[in-house]
Amino acid sequence: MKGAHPLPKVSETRKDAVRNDILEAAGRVFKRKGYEAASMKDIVAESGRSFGGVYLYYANKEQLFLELIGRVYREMNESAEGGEGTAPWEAVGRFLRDQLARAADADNGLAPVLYEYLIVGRKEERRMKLIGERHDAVFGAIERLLRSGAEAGTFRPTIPVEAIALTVMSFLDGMFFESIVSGPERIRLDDQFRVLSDMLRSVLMPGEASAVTEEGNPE
Amino acid sequence: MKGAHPLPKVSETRKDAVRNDILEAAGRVFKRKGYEAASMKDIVAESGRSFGGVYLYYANKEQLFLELIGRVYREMNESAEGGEGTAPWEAVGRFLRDQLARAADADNGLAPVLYEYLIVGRKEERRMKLIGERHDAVFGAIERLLRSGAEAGTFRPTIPVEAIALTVMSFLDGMFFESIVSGPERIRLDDQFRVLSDMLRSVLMPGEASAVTEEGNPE
Amino acid sequence: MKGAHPLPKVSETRKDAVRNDILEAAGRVFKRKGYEAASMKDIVAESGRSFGGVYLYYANKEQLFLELIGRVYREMNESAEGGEGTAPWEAVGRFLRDQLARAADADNGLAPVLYEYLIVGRKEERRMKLIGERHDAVFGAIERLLRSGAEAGTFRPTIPVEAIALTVMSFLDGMFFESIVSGPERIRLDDQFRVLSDMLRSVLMPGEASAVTEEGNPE
Amino acid sequence: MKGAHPLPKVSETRKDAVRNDILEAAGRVFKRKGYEAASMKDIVAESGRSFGGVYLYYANKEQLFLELIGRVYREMNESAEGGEGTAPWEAVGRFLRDQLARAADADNGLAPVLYEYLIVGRKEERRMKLIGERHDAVFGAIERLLRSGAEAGTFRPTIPVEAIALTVMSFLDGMFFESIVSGPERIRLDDQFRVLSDMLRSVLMPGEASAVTEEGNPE
DNA sequence: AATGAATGAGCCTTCATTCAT
DNA sequence: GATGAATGAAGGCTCATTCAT
Repeated sequence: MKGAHPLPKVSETRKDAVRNDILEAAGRVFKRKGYEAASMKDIVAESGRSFGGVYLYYANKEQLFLELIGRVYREMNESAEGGEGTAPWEAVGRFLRDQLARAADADNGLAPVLYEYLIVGRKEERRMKLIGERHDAVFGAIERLLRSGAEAGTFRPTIPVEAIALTVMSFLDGMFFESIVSGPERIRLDDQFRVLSDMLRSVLMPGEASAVTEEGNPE
Repeated sequence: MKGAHPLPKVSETRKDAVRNDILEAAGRVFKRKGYEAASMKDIVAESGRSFGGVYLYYANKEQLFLELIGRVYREMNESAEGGEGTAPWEAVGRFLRDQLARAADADNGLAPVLYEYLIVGRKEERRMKLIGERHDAVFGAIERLLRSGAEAGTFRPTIPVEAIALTVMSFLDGMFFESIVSGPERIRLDDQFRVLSDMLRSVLMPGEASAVTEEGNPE
Repeated sequence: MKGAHPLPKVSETRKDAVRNDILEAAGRVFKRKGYEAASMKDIVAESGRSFGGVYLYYANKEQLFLELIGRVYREMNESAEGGEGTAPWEAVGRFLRDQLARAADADNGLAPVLYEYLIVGRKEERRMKLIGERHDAVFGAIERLLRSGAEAGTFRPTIPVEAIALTVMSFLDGMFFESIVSGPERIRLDDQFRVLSDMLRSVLMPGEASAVTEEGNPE
Repeated sequence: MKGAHPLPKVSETRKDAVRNDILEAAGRVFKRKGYEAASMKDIVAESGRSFGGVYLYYANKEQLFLELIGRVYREMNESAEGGEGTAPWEAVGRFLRDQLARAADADNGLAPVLYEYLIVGRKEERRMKLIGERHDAVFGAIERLLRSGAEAGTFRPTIPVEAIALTVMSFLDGMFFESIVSGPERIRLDDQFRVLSDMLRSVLMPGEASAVTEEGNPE
């Protein structure tokens, strides 16, 4: 008996590892096929396990997806938090650049799957909760970014910060969407990014030299 | 056309009427249930016809949807063409207001269905064509709007018009998407519209009085 | 167009025939394997049709069974109604003999399946309705039989007719049950039938010559 | 028995205790959910042990149930033996009253589970053995009761005692069955009990005063 | 032209039992 | 003795599309 330990820490770790294994396999399948088209059979095969083995850890396809998507939110939040010590406009620039990079790589991420999940499930009461959470998470991240700049006096928006945040959010969603369906090249993500930067500057810091492009924009 | 046969005009007309009947029935079902969730059985029932009857006119669910969505593009183009004699900025305002109205009413239109179709089918080679067409149609409409203003000298963009057009397109897609999944109220469509107007002014007509809001914005 | 007929009678008939075909196939499977053990796959195979073909007519296994069992009730009722013009005691005798015959042949009927369905589903709210219906149907049939004899003055029960009816019902259920699990020979159905007859006579027609066995009993 | 090993008595006892623990847990689950619906997972959880732990003591769900049901038979036999010194008719009354009480409380006992097990498994060769045992146990108990009364001269049945015993057994099974599926109130167990008593008296002690109801019936 | 019954591959999920640790 | 993660066959059901009538 290894009985000394009341909770076998080792097993816990292993369990987590397996959970993670399955999750990653599911992630690969979702990315490859999309949410609707991914079948549990695919996920089971990709994970190299059995049906029972997968269902032992996740109740169904949706739970698998939900857990997977939770990570994306967390990362997005972290991306927005990052710039604690940074100058506000630079923090915004960094955040946008980060989103740009994600959008450019949308095909390899879960974003398309999330968009699919949300759009397809728009009539299902049950998915509403996730939808709300996503909205709050993304919106909150952007708003915090703008508000801290406003409080620092760097941003002097003539329009309420909330409205600007919502607008940025819409734009980002649109950029992702376009990138997903039309491909990043066709929609010239870089150009769009520059336009957005300029526009944002004009409402956040009205009157400042337009040369900002040289200062705060990427590349 | 097999036009050699002297098909009676009446029959042609009747055929078109039937096609239209079915199409409208399909439209109602798609709006009500979404693309994936709509079954041919639903459409057959809504049309008051039989399976055979529907398949006689449309090869499958997808064709039905494609024909339906063709109309939306045509309307969207018309919306952009409209302002022939109008002042450029007002034409832009009108176009945006039009999109705003559509977004606010997204639930009752085919837009959600289109977004769903595009997102879900992003992996299917076959849907690429439609995707490209949609992109060109929407982008073209916006670009024409902006370019005519630039050619008239009213707009003096410091950024290439194409980039601005793409950005506007992204924003509109995002606004639609958000409206669909989160609901028009939650995302304060009106506020977003105002922010977009301001932003757009600042890149299209840099240096002009910010009071434009009073002139060119809706409400 | 055969358009003259608003309702194609022929098709209706054919549909009924198919429904019946499937029902009979299901009946054979249920009898052979029991309710739980019968799979839709079995029924589909036995019916010589496809899954879709069967589901076109019946929503699921339960509906199939319920429709099947409806017939049994109807027959049971008819069995009880039969003796309109007959003398009360003879009507009772006929009814009992009928039940005896059914019990003896239980293995080849649906009764075991019904018992299984009721017992297994005793916790399921949904099956309660059927259970109630069955109870009322069987009880009603027996009670009517006894009551008409009482009203005719032939039966002079010292115990309320309802109580006797319930007792008879219990006995019949028990006889069926025993016949199903132990086999008709082992439980000597004939002997039991005679005992029941005697007992019933003594409470329905107290004081009459015990020789009734010769008059009213079967064989 | 591998009895050669000097297994410490304590361990043997502990083993029995564990077996009993598991058995009782299984009993609770069976009563709560029924035989088919009870899963090994439920039993494992209820017992507070592991799958392996349970399978170590019982080979499968069926063994668990079989051991459990063995007790019921033993108790039933004891119920019938009880009345050694009692007057025959009173012993019968006691037995019947006992069964009535059990039937009234059927929901809380294993009887429904047994009925389910027998009915569902009627096609399985393997369950036949148990079925036979049960039959013999119950039948034997009743027959002994009646025969001892007959040998004492108290009962003067005009019908063979075996037939009466089988009939009583059928009735009891039916009463249980009805109680299980329809509920004890709906079938007025008390009334049925009285009817059965009267009937039984008339065949066991023909010619005696019908006032027996006052003497030998419960309540 | 029109009907609508029929097809059948494919989907998700459950659960008794085993066996490496 | 104990554990509990893992197995995988089997079950019920759906739905786009076809084709005999």
